Amino acid sequence: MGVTYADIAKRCGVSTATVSRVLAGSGFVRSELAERVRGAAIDLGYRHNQAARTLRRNRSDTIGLVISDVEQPFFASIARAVEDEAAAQDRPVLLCNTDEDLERERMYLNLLIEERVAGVIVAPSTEDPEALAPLFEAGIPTVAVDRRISGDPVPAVLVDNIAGARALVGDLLAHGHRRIAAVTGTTEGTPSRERLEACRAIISETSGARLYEAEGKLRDAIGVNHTIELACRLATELMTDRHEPPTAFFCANGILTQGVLQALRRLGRRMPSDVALVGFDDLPLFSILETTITAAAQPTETIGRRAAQLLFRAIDDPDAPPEIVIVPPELRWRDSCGGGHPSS
Amino acid sequence: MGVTYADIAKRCGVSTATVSRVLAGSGFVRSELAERVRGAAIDLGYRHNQAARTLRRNRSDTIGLVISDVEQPFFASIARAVEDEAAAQDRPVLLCNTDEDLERERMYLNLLIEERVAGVIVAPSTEDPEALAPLFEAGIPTVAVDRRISGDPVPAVLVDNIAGARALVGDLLAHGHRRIAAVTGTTEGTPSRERLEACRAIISETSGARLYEAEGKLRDAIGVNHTIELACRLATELMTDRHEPPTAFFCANGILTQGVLQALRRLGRRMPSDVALVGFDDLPLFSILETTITAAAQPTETIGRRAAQLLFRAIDDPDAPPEIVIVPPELRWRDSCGGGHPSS
DNA sequence: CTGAAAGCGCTTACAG
DNA sequence: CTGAAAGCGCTTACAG
Repeated sequence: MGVTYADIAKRCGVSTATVSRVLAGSGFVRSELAERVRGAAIDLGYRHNQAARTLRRNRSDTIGLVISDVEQPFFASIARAVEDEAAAQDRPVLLCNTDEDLERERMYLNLLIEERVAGVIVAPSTEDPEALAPLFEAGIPTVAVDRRISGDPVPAVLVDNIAGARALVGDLLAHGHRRIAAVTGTTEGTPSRERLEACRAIISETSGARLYEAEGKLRDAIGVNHTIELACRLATELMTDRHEPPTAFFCANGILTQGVLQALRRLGRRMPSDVALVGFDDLPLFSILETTITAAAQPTETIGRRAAQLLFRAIDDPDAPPEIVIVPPELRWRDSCGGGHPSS
Repeated sequence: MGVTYADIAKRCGVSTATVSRVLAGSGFVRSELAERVRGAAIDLGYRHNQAARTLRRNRSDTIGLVISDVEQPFFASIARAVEDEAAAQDRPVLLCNTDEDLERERMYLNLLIEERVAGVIVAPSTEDPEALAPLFEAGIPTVAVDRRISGDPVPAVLVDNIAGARALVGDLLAHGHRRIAAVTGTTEGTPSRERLEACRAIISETSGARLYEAEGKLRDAIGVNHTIELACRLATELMTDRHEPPTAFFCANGILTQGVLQALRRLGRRMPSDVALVGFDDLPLFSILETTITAAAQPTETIGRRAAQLLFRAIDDPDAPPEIVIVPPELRWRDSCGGGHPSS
């Protein structure tokens, strides 16, 4: 406690510069001397003072992770993967939940700048690059996950929303469904927007097919449980308010899927005979339900790891052109879409 | 970018000491002067340099959150609650996943000490206080969550494991079950240990009742998916290897419950007619399954918030005696235990 | 209430 | 390869 480079330097009869070169690994030191310094550091129980280092270098080793809500399994899994990659480099991770609230996001970006973080991985609340301007101005390397930013000013890692939605909804159409309901989150963010647009596209290509859209707005639900309730309400309205209710649901993410399942259960509708259902994200219980759920699973571990790797690269080489990584979703054909699928 | 107290001081014709007193809020400054300083800080776009502050104070505002795995919904929810409380105090949160690996925990504790964190919330991998010794030696206020530490040297927040297990297993016994299987995680940690002990106790009080124990050891499963698989395997063995298989399952946590459900589904056993099931933790889908799951839900938001509050108190008053908070689980009686419950 | 000044523990040009 | 020394941007006794 309280051991500094000065103590080690004195003990070894060298300068603090030499101690720094050995312990911070920057410069060339005679290996015999280096060994002596390392030994003294251990003997004295030396611990780095990251604050001193950060002050001096004007940059810390820490990275910031800015996501909507770690309580969502999708983001929890990404957080885990990011943290694993960071730990391998001895980098601390600051966890920031925004609830997609721009004010809260702004607060956290400011905090991260004040911490002089080495870089930030962010699931931006908006595609407007203006929201991330403070980060850019502070020269902090940034990588987007799950969403992209207009003009692609920074690297991004996200799933192929178009391909996933087309495959899922295409399957519903192939099963003969012509009245399809899309339950999405706010379409201000990339995922729901792209997934919904893909729905519209493929449905407009199919004569006689209609799309019912139900968007869960941000204001209406904060937190996983409230979002489930919201989706349940939306699905109930879709099923009961109309003369010709949808015969199939497309759910833009796993939270929404749970809400729709809740609604179907309460209404006593069976899958796939009464209603078919497909959605983004897979959960362990989806394959344990009586009717298993067809899902486009997102490779969250890959997404998190790749994002971290892209960030570390950007930290090392700030001028590298931003790479946009689109990873394919993994389609898991199960029973809720109607079955009969070859790889079912 | 690059604005310091010196710039503000010059602009206002005061000393940097005064600027610090205004902007860091420590001392008394004439309010007219204070206004001028605050105005200048805004005009110049001043941003704090936390590293400088931490170096000088030898303590940062950051808190460390050390948990097993944020991918587990239980810990994700706690992380969210902790982060909410921390954000309200402008405190950054460092996320550390240990996988209950003592080596990894040690690495993270060292990292947190090097960061001079203001305090740590930890779900300790072992009840042995020795593992947290570095934290104590560094004088870092610590609060335990989900687990307690032998001798209760620090505040702790955890659910009433005994009451929850007794209520759940008591219900199985009341439904006439006499061969009950307990599927637990490693009993080196508090939760599975206490829950299993409670099972043993209540079953030993019941004549003719037998307990089958299946412990999922740490080594055998890292990560949520592997733990589910492990529990599935354990449950399958319990159901198939014995002449007299269990007629009911007690699952020590929600991850294990999913594995057991998986096994029952594959074996074609129905609940509650073939097998009954109860467990700790509740998941949204548990009330959507064909047979809904009776569960002892843990009030994770309360646990996380209380832990943060206890930590902030310990930071303000390091000599306060450690408070142990035991929160009751919320029992949700559903169909998997056999039904017929009044509050079902 | 305010200021002058020391100092927290590192890193890093600059010399040698 | 190694050292002397300045300096990163704050905070905080100490005076006044």
